[in-house]
This record gives sequence, C-alpha cells and structure tokens, in this order.
Amino acid sequence: MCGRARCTLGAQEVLRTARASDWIDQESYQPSYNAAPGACFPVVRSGDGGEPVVHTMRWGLVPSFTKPGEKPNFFRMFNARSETVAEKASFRRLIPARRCLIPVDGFYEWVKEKDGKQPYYVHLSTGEPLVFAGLWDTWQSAEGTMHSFTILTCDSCKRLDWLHDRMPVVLRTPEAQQRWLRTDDKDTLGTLHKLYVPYNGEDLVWHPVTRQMNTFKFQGPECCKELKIPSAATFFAPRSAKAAGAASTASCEPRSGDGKEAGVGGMQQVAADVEPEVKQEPGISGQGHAAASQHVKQEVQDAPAAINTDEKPAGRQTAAPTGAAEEQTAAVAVSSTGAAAAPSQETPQKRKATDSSAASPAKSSGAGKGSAKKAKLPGQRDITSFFHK
DNA sequence: CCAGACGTTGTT
DNA sequence: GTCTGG
DNA sequence: CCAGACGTTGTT
DNA sequence: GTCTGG
Repeated sequence: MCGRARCTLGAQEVLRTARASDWIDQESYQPSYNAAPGACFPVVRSGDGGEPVVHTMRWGLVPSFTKPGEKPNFFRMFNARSETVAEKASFRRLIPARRCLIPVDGFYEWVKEKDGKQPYYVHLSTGEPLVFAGLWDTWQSAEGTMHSFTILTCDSCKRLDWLHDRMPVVLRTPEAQQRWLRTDDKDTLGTLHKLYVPYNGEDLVWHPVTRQMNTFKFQGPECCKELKIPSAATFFAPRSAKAAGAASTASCEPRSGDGKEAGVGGMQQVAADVEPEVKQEPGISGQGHAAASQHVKQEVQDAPAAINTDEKPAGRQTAAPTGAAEEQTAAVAVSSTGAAAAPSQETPQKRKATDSSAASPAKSSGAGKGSAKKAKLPGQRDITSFFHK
C-alpha cells in the first residue's frame, strides 16, 4: 500500500508533469522527504474548462459529508482499494468528476524484520516523478474549505511483491494520466478499471533507508538515502569492489530549494547499460535481477496493449480473460542505478524535525501552534494547521 | 421511514 | 451524498 | 503509515 | 492487543 511518501518536487517539475499552468494554493505546499497523511501535496485535477490544474490538497480523504465541527481523520481513507472503489459509498460518488493525479518523488514501504521495521524507498530510476491515481473531495469545516485526496491501491507488481502485497496505482504514461484526468468524456467511465494495474516496469527501483525516518518528524534528504546493508557478497568482496559498488544513491537530492523552481534537472542519470547480470537479493537494493528482467520482458510480449501500459509493438492481442493479471510495464526499459553514475552526494545534514515548522505563510495564523493541542474539536484552529505546522 | 455508517492495512 | 440495517 | 500509550482514586 | 496522535 502506500502510507508515506516523499514529495520534494519543485514548482516547475510539478507544473510540467501536470501539463498545467496554474497552481491553486501553492503556498500551502511544503516539500517533504517524509510526508504522511495529513500533509499537503500538489494534486492535479481538471479545471473548469477541462484543463489540468494543480491544487494543493491534504493526503487522507475527508469526505464532504464530514460534519463541520468534526475532527478530520486523515488516516482513515488515505488509500482506496481500486478493486472496490466503484462500490464503496465514500468513493464511488467521486469517480465521475473527482479524479486526480498525485505526482511524488517516491514512496516508502516497511518490511518487518526480527529487530523492527525496515523502511524501503521506492522510486523511478529515471528520476521522473511517480504519478499516482487518486480521488479528491472538499470538506466545509468550521474554519473553511479543505481539499483532500486518497490514493488508489492495487495488487503489488511482481518486482515489489516481496516488499508488500499492495502498491499505489501508478499511471506511468501521459496517455494514462490524461485518461484518468479527463472528466468530459463519459465514455471513459466504463474503462477506468483498466488503469488499475500494478506497474511493473524495470525503472521502478528501491533501496533500504534509515529507520530514523519511521517517525515522520524526521525530515530531510537522509530519509531516502540508500542505507548500506552489508551482505555476504560485499562483506567478503575486496575493497576495490566495495568502493565501486558503493556508488548508486543519487535520487535524494532536493528537487529544488523552495518548491518554487525546479533546480537540477531530475530527468537525467539514465543508466547507459542495462546489464543486470549480477544477481541481487530483492531486499538489498533495487533493480531486480536477471531473472526478474527476463520475466518482465516476457510479460511485455504477452500483455495486451493497455492504455496504461506503453504500447509495446509485438504485443499479442490475446483476449485477456479477466484482465486482473495484467501488469504495466515500463516504457523506457532503462534502469539500474547499480553501476551508473551517481551525481554528487549531498552532505547528509543533521537536522532534527525543524523544517516542518519553517516558513509557509499560508493562512496559518489563528491560535499559536501549541494552543489547542489536545482539543477534541477543532475549536478555532486554522484550516491549514490541524498539524504539521 | 430513520439511524448510522461510509476505509485500509495487516495478522501467525 | 448514498448505502445498509432495522 | 509508525510511535506511544494503555489507570484509578479522590478532590470543594 | 488496541487505541490515539502525528
């Protein structure tokens, strides 16, 4: 599933990904390496004219029928099972006109180990944002209108299924993204379910990260930096080999300084060669091994061409019985951070949870932060400060 | 009719 | 809002 | 999602 | 285990 994510995307990158020119309530967006339900994300929805618009919303659907004085629970509906989304009363009503996209850098999953939970960071090796399918709603609280969203989930893809049995619905191509977003064409309503397929592209990669990020108060680039876990292979390898293998963590640079402007392009670092001949343990770090790649390629051949799967030429148009077994595959079969270049490694700055209270003029003003901490009802807190500020 | 719920995940 | 349960 | 708490009594 | 808080 998906209960924690990194979104440090800069404004340029968000708007470019969204193919939008406007961003409503941009001030409320604070880039975060460790964002949980309740936090603000850039969301792409359809504007009045059908054009894509970016709109800052909170993660964790707070339905419109929530009473004005009620305390919002961002953790109750932060995910929506794609298999049942069309049946559930809370989600069904949103499908016709409240579909949205959520671009993020990546997300986190935890694996239970003997000594605790080990977090992994999952992202695209291409540096592109991962785009999730979601639904949004508005809630009229006592203090004002709040926008929130939920992320659709589906079965995990083969590459990730050792990690978890659920994953967010990733819309990999612009075509799939547009298909999900456009609300003018009623004909697509009946085919939306075709987008609910596990994304299994080779460019979906992962690596273990520090357990310090388990608590979302821990912020900063350290959250998604690759954690080196000594494996038998590296432990016994000669020094030289270790040094070579140590290069890989690139994707944890800030996308931009303040979320206003995209800094260093995030589209580079595409590995030149695709040679996953080195068998990797799934748990260590991410590109999957040779066998897995073979498997993926095989599926590309077998999978019917779906809108959310990049049109792979020779795809046999078999009559996919249920369609349930289909999996998306990558457009760009580039991958491997393995031996690829690793852009400078930012100095891991030691920080405590300070940046969550940073600037963000937003509309937060009302009661001082510490004031109504225990209040059962929202009292007179500002709409933008339920927490996280 | 009214009242009450409306969700996901993970669990050996 | 909309569905289920009584 | 993870982290952290989880209680009672009596008190004008 | 289960609930609350972030």
